[in-house]
Amino acid sequence: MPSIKEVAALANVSPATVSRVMNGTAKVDEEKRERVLKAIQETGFVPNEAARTLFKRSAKIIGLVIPSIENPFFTQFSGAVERTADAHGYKVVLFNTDGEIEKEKNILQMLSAMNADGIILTTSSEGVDSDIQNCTIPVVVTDRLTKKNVADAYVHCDHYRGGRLAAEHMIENGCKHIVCLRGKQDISSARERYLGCKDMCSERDIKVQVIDCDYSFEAGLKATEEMLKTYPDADGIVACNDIVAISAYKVLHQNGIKVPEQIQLIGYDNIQLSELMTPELTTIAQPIEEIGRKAVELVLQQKENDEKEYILEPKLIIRETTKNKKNGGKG
Amino acid sequence: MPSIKEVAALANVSPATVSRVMNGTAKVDEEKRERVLKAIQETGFVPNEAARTLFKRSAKIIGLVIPSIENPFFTQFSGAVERTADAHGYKVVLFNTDGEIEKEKNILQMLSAMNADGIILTTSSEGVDSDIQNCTIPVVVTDRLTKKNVADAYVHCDHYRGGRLAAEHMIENGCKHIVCLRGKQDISSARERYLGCKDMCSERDIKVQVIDCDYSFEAGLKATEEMLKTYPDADGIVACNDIVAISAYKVLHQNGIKVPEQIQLIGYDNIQLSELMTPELTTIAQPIEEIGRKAVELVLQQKENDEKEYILEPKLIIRETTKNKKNGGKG
DNA sequence: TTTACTTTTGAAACCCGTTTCAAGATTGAT
DNA sequence: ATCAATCTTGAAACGGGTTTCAAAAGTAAA
Repeated sequence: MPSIKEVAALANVSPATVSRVMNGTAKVDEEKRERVLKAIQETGFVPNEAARTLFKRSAKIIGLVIPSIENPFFTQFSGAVERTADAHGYKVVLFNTDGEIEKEKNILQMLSAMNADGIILTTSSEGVDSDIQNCTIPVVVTDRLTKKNVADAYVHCDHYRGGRLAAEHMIENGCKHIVCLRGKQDISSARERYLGCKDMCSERDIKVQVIDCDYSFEAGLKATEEMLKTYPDADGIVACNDIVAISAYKVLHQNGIKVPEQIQLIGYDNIQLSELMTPELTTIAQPIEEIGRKAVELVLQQKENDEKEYILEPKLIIRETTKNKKNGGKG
Repeated sequence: MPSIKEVAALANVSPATVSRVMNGTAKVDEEKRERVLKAIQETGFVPNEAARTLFKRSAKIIGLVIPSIENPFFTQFSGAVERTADAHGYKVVLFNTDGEIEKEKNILQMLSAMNADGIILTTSSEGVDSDIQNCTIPVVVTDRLTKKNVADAYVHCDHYRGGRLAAEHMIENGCKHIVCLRGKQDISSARERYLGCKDMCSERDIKVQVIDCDYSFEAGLKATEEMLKTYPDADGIVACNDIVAISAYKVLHQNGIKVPEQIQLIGYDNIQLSELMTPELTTIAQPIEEIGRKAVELVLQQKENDEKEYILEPKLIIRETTKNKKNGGKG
């Protein structure tokens, strides 16, 4: 509530001097400096961010745009972004789009109006490409990709490779009839994962069937039920993410199908949940923490980098829903 | 990037008129109004929030302070807060304290500097009581309570009643030897839950033992292992929250103990995960959505309400980790 | 047509921290 | 002691919407 003027008056100096003491932007006579510090203490002065932002044209804010706060993957990602941003002295403002393009456009505009210093987008339908391009603040797109090169940088995990890794593990564990519960094909990550899985299977001459699904639990439930009817002789499920894999397990369990003995199951993302559940889920890990860190770093270095795309490696995490040496093929 | 001046110049009116058109704060000649609208369109003008905030002393922001973004309960809560705030035209800025008092103090100060319009605190160690009291913006404390009446309002679920409900269900399902995996006793919610459980058990002459724990997965794992050694004849576990219950299940499963046949298990919170897991977890539901909604509403109605405390009812959700009629006592 | 009143409009003040700029003070060298 | 160079300091401008206030314009009544 008290302003810099009151502090200045109390310390018997000018507002400029108070500003200099607070920011260390210039040397101030030691005696005056102490008077200022004392006045700040006494008044409980905290500089108004809006005024500072207005002048500096920087709110020390990074906008993080995710499709849903209730999806554990994005939540973990947010944690990583927040930690890194905090270490750099930036605040994170989180926005969900709920998958709505209109919301996404509004958010971009709002962040611009808020004098945000950068935007990390994990949710970009192609409809907002032009909005991204028009953004005057740095935009880093992670996880999901837009078609054209419209953002300032991209960070993502190699989903194609992840898909191959998943399929390969299933095949090496003896699966002969794999079903892919594949995600929405207009989302690049889902498209890539499926492609990797399909390619690997055809290279090894393994049959692969597809059930369409999206990244949600409910969709996973339905897709798995459909799968049991359509492909009753399946012996391996490659799910598009962990949430879907968990729902698949639930349906298999309800139907008395043993995992991994009768059907093996692999997820994607390595969300915390995948390790908490019983049995623990075999999955493909994305280096979430690293993606978050890299995204923040890229968004903060406004200088143009030649390398605009950072691709990180996925990793196979073998746990209990697939057969493997560790547990003697039992699961 | 363009300012109101440029728009005004293009439309051949004063900045004041542009402001009036944008905000509808006064009648403007229809012809001029259209010129302004056109100029806004052409320049892509978006008013600078910092300037507006500076003058209005309101950033249209609600600060939400939680102990951890990776705890699903708080994540779901954030979702509810965000939805309600959005409906009222407010943005939400999320901060984690990671349980650190110093961070919490900084955050309160920062929100004040940001010209936030209100604060929802889910994490208040008693060390910040004075900071809350000194806050000039409305503060609503939810879920966890401070000792004294320092905030402007409180919203929470009746944890004591929830504890009773949990114990009662266990007893009615035949448990004779209950172990409570109780949370940190300096957190009011954990204290109340335990108290409710203990009281109900002693009223029904049932033995209740205690293992100390905190709200995390790792702590739950350890506590359960300890429990199996210390109280091998336990037939019911009342966990302090769902995360701990899930970790308990994991340990029981690893030890070949059947749930609910040999040991029954109940959690607390009804996080999404509790329904996703197999078997589905019996738990006490907090009306998360309602707590979030109420908290936002309270924080926005700055006028003093007589009723400063809102206590919502918990609800027993019977699923598969306790014996019950629905599944013929099998689980 | 003049007087009285209402409506529309722009100039200027305002919000408040930061920075520039030039004046004033200090230090150092000669 | 004198001049130059360096440092410290406050006044004032700045950022960009919003609002006040008084002037200008328009309307209605007399």
